[in-house]
Amino acid sequence: MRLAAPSTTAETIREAAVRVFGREGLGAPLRSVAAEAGVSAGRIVQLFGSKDALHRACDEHVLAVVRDLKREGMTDAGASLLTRLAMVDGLVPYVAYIARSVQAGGEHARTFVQHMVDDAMGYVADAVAAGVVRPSHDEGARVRYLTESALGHLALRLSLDAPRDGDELVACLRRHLDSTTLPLLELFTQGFLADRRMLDEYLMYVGDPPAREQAQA
Amino acid sequence: MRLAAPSTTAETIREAAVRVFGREGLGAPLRSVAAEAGVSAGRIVQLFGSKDALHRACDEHVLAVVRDLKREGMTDAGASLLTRLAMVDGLVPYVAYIARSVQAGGEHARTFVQHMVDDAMGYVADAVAAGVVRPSHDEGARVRYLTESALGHLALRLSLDAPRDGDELVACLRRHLDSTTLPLLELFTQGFLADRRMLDEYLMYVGDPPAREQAQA
DNA sequence: CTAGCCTCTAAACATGCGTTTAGCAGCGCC
DNA sequence: GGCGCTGCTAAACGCATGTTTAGAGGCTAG
Repeated sequence: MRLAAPSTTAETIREAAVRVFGREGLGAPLRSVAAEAGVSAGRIVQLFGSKDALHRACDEHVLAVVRDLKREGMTDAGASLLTRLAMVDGLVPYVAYIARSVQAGGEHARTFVQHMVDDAMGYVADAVAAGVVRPSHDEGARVRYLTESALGHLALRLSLDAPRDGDELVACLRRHLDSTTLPLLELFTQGFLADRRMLDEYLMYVGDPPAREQAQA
Repeated sequence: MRLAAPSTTAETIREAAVRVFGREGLGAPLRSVAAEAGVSAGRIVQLFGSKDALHRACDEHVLAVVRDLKREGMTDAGASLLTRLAMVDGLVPYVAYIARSVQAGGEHARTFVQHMVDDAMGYVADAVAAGVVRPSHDEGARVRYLTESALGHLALRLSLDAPRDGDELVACLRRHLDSTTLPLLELFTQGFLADRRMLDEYLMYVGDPPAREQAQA
């Protein structure tokens, strides 16, 4: 998996911005992006118009990259798109950028999250139909929960680990994947609670009695 | 559940800071905290020494509040401490503060997360011993995963919703609880994946064959 | 050769933020 | 009344950051 090398100054700047914003968050100074790109801050503003416009350009670019990767067939119900991207060293900056962009909040972030949720809805629906994933009482809520908690967790890890360069960023994401894979698979496979009592109580509470399969238990 | 009203200017400031930082994050200007407390920014620096020292004072205070609440017996394996606190309107600013403090990163945040993980280790160990929660292959990793993803999710929601005052903050947390309770209980009760194949493959991969109960399946 | 355009920079500017400084008001004591 | 202390403020200060400005260098066309 190799992405096209930047050929214009604007592309070089945009890639540098994805790296810097992914490592340090959207609060990183424009001067840091400029230093990473080997240009002046003034040049960035000349080409993009403002820091906010650069942020927007990065969002659009990263979404386009993700869309292209999806088109190449990175679909597999066992691991989220984010996790799959994070396994590829060259894509780690994109994953980090996504997490940092949503962490920053605002309209951009809400759009980004909605995109990720919509994507995941597709995968999960297919997986349920294929019998790989259990059906849910509320598929929309479940997918939003899974997507947001994964994004939020990753963003939190970035803040806690504060990678200073690309290598530290890759190491950070490696550690994150290593430490979460087993607990996640365990939870996905066998759950956490030993019985259904709390789920059933909650379903009664919201006026939605246990589905038919409960009758068999 | 009622917390003691502040009786000194320092306490007033500290409470105001918890509210403002919880709503807007640790990047909120000191002038905003000053306005919320009804004093000048200079007074805050006079009493606490610096913005960073105020942040530290808030951390210590919130941890102490949480410790007191734990002592009052808010223990129940089905809902994390954070969730229980979030159900009480008066404690919502504390929950938001915790999420925002960890979101900011740094040594404070790591300490905070470690406290929450240590707390959760206690509850979960008790719940496993009582047969309420299923045992895990790696309890430490599981508890860290559950704690961090809950914290990260909450922090993300705060960033996305950007509450402007206390009422909006309470509404934000209500929405968060309402939208996550069912998916969480569902996941905790029945998991996500329809079978154990992926978990077993992973356990083989890390050189830890499936435990004895797999033999029964 | 000159003018215009493009690429780009360094420095200046405007603004926001944490912190420092100067000084006021009130109180109690001698 | 004067002094010292406490509580407090408004304004000034120093710095970081996003943005603007002035101008240099290179290239091309007439």
